[in-house]
Amino acid sequence: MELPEAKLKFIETWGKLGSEWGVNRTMAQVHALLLLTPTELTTEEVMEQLSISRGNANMTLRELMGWGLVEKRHKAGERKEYFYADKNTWNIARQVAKERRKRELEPVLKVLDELAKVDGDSHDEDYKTFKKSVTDINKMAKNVDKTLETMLKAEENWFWGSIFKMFQ
Amino acid sequence: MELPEAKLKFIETWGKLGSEWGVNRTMAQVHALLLLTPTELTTEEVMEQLSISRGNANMTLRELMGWGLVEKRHKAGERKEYFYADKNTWNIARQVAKERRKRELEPVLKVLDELAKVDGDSHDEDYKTFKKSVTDINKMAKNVDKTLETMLKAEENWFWGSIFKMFQ
DNA sequence: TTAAACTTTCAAAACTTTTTGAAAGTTTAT
DNA sequence: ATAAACTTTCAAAAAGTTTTGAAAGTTTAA
Repeated sequence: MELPEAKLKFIETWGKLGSEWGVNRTMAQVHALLLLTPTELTTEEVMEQLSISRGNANMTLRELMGWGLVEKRHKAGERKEYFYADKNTWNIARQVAKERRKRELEPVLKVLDELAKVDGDSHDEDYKTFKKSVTDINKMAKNVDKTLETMLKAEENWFWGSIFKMFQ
Repeated sequence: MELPEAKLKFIETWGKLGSEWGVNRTMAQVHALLLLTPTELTTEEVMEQLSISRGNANMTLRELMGWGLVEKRHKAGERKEYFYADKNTWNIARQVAKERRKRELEPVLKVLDELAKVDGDSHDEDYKTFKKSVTDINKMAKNVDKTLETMLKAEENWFWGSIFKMFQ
């Protein structure tokens, strides 16, 4: 396989994976494109290379910045805005974990805490099953949350620090 | 909050979380409903309780069985089919991890292996960036894969065995 | 057999999400 | 102030996904 074909394949694969995990396909593709780009790209270049509209490119790049995966860069004497993606895999994974934790895990934990408080007749099978499911899921979600928290501020921690090096 | 309202909230929350992670909302809701049900439900009951069509209920229950989250049960002397969900949180998490690994991670790993083989001019910045991104992501994906594999056949393993008990 | 009880299928409809592109907005240089 | 270069917005259109429900299929009991 030659480089240009391989690049397309990478972009396509990344987009597909994203969409299977609840990430907008185009967003994943723009991210992939930037991961393959040594320096920066302009909105115009992203539009061209992926054949997407100006509005879509603008919106997607903004969202990628919101996820902390892409940064805007300015060049001296130029009006155009350039976009650059961090290429450190571990940083990317951390950033995604951090955002999804904040956006999705935290709100679910709040609801589960509410639901775990619901009281009822301890002889009622329905109530017993509700209680068990909610309590167990809550416990597991809390553990995932704690683990992520630890991982995210891990550089300080000898144990996770070494686990990271293993993964990278 | 009273039990009936709490059940609805649980089903709704589970559905929303599912859809944010690439799981069909209805599928997540049917699963949630079964998690709150002490014994089994028929297709008819699922249809009623979630106000969904027969086709949808049938298709969703079949998919949940495909994911290994729900099983069909027969009752002596009855024609109807009953559906039952395992309520052990750890089993659920393992089952989901197992299926997503097989369905999504494995195919991506195959592509990444292909792409990691692509050869090019080692002075070309484009090629260097491609190589770095693909190699790094491949390495991390392989590590995730190996970790999942170990976790999934973990009962045998003292280390993961004790980690599991911590999480549960 | 037959028919009742139940399950499965799938084309069309409904709904949701994403994308477009033209118009409006902003910034900068002159 | 003006205009050129660029970015942002958003209503409408397109694309993608899910759901419906009636018809076809299957199984079982008599």
